[in-house]
Order: sequence, then structure tokens, then C-alpha cells
Amino acid sequence: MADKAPPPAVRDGFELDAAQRSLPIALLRAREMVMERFRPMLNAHDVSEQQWRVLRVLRESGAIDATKLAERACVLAPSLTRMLRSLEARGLIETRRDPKDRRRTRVALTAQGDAFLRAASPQSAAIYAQLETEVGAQRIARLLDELNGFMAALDQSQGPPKR
Amino acid sequence: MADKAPPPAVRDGFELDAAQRSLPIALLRAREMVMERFRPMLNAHDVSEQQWRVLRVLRESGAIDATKLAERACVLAPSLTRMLRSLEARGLIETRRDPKDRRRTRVALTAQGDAFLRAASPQSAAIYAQLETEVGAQRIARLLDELNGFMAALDQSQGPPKR
DNA sequence: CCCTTTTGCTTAACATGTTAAGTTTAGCGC
DNA sequence: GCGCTAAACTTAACATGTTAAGCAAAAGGG
Repeated sequence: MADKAPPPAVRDGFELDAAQRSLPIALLRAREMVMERFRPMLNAHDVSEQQWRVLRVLRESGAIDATKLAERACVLAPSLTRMLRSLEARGLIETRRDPKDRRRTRVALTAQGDAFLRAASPQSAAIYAQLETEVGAQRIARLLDELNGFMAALDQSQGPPKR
Repeated sequence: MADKAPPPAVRDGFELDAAQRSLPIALLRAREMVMERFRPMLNAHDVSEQQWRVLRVLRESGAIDATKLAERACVLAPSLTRMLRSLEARGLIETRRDPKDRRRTRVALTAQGDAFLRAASPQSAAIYAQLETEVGAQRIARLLDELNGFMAALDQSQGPPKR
């Protein structure tokens, strides 16, 4: 019950469409607008958004299993399989079988991968800083709060983490 | 040199990574959590999220140029080109050259496409209604407000709509 | 210990994202 | 009208999203 104002005047059962679509679309647009700022930097370093996420998760988490890496970096398993191949061929990461559970693949950043992140991170930080300056750190903080609150509410009502 | 990395306590300039990544990631995760609810319905009707967006934009906008359609449905031009082919082959839409400007392609929903939307929309509405019930309409409204405010702030500071 | 189920990927197949280049048609300036 | 630039797609090429199968290793159960 936010504001059910009747925007158009087409009374045919489709009045709710705009509202229904607004949340997924708004999330999509907002993300796209943010990534626009980072894309030039990523392209300059020849990495995709997804590769960037994977590398950063590895930097923060250390060596981890492929499944956990996929979860934290928000990429699907099949995508990760392909990405690990190219990232390894590029020398940024290395993979090996977990000796205790040979089903698992342990992934780790190489020294070269670490150097890569150290070189690119400052630019990423600068872009983010500029973003904060332009739209306001407070506004971003509020948005993050709402996003986290929303996700927490969703987790609570349906599938918390793993059941 | 694989998995020794001491994840925590690394004071080396990467402390901000989590914060920098949080906004894009949060937007991605939130959207993914919402779409999870809609995916079963979309799969049941054999349409992708993108196709669904395109069809709904056509329903609301009427016949429009491909470029405007792409903008409103948030899909890239190359993607739309491919999608229009399959949607037309499926009989849900129809395209024709604009006689006044033969560069443009006018896209419109067919009667069959309209019927398709009328059959599927109620389910979409039901899913959205349940989502509102679970997380709270207020919470969703607040999130949408923040998202729109954020996007407006971004537009204002950089590229409004089209300049 | 054998069999079944589950886990953790990996493949395959197809749609879309993303960037760059190519094509056709409009619009402009001279 | 001619040539040039821009607009509106379209194609191409490769990466990723998404779903369904497939495979080998680990867990359980009898």
C-alpha cells in the first residue's frame, strides 16, 4: 500500500503491471547505472564483472572450495567452471583437488593474481569514492540498509541460508 | 603458494573492498532473490525474464520502435534483435519497417501475444502479492523509494536521460 | 561390503550480455 | 544532388546465465 495511484487509465486488468515489474526492474536499472561507472576500469584491465568478483572473493577469503566461491561471488557453478579455466590459463589463480575430499576443487589466488588486484583496486576505490561524492554517502548507506533489510526479510520468510 | 593466505588481519589497503563491492553485489543478490520467486512461473510459460519484460513493455506501450523497446525493457540492442526473431517466429509479436523512416523497426504485440499476457499476468500478480505479504508492502515501498532516489541522484550528477 | 543416495562439480545446449564492426537509411552542409 | 556524418539496427564473436544431464567420490543403510 505505498501509493496505488492510477497512472494510466486502461482498466483491463493490467493496472498492476507497472508496480509488479518495478522492483525487479528498479534493481536491474540501479545496478546497471552503477556498473556503468566501473565498466571502463574493468575493460581497461581486461576482466569481466564476474571475473572481478571472483578474484576479489579469493583475495578476501583465501583458498576456498569452488562451490563456496561461486556462492560468494554470485556466479553459477557452470559459469565458474569456465571462468576458472580461463583465469588459471591466465595465471591469476590456481586450482587443485582437495586431498581429503576428492570431489572438491580448492581455488586460490596466485602471486600474479594478487599483484593484479593490488594494481587495479585503487582505481576501483576511486570510482566508488566519486560515486559516494556524487550521490551522497548517506543516500548509499540508506539504500544498502533497505537492500539488506529486504533480503533479510526474504530469507526469514522462505529459505534462510540453507535448509 | 596456494592456500596459506591469512584471510583476516591483512592491513594492506584492501579493507575497503567489502564496502566497495557491497552496492553492486547487494543489488545483484536482491534481484536474484526476487526473481527466484518468478522463475518457476516464467519457466512454466516457456519465456525468459527478458522476453517477459519485452512482452510487457509492448503491452503497456503499444507498437514502438525497437530502440525504445530495448530501453524500456532493459535489454541491449543485439539481444533484442535475436529475441524479436524468436518471439515473432512464435507468433507473439510482429515487426515491420517504419515507412517514414526505413531504418526503424516497429514492433507490436499480436492478438496471440496479448492473449498470452492475459493468461500469465494473474500468476505474476499473485507471486508479487505474496512477496508483499511476506516482506511487507511498506518495506518494499521504502526500498523502491531509495532505489528511485538513488537513480535520480545518479542521473542528475552525470547523464540525466539523453543529452 | 554392496547398493543407493547425495554431494560437488562438469558438460552440453541454448539464450542473453557485451563490445566491435558492418549495413542501410536519414539528415546536413555545400 | 553530392558527399559526409549520424542514426538504427544487424552481425559476429566470445563470456556468462540458466537448465538439464552426466560423472566420480563420499555418505549412509542394510
